[in-house]
Amino acid sequence: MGKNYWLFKSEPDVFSIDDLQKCEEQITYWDGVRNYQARNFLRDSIKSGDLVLFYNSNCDETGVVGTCMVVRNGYADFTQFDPKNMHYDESAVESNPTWFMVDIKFETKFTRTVTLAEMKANPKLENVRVVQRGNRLSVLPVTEDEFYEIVRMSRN
DNA sequence: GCCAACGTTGGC
DNA sequence: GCCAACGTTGGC
Repeated sequence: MGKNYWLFKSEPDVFSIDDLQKCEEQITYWDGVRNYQARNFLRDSIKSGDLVLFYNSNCDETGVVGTCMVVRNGYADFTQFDPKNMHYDESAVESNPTWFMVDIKFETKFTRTVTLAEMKANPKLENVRVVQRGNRLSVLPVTEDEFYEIVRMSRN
């Protein structure tokens, strides 16, 4: 099966692409996703080798700031079992986890942000869910063409 | 800070 | 199974 392409949202005040770059081996786990549709992507579809656009939400300049690579397939998000964690889920069962995560590795940081406004203005990106009104999914698929269109925009 | 849009919960 | 109420997301 071929490589797939994704967009992950993060609030840069919480976790930024610079934070990822500073991680040991530039790898981290993508924890805290508590949405079933996103969970299904993390559990079933996102595979090691897939490429990810790193998107900044809820900040001054929303948009894609770089890329990373999935380096571990979906596995149980351990924060669901930790009562001290803000993402704790008291209904989660260890033998049958509700929530999943993958590991990602830093690849590139764009020299500039490809802003949401630019993406909305580009007809080639009209089907990307992040540009669509009211979209709240934090892990979402993009096509190979959409992925490379955004990378290309970052170089202009 | 505002508020529209969304997903989830829970009463019925 | 419906749907109103609620809490959260996230652009602006």
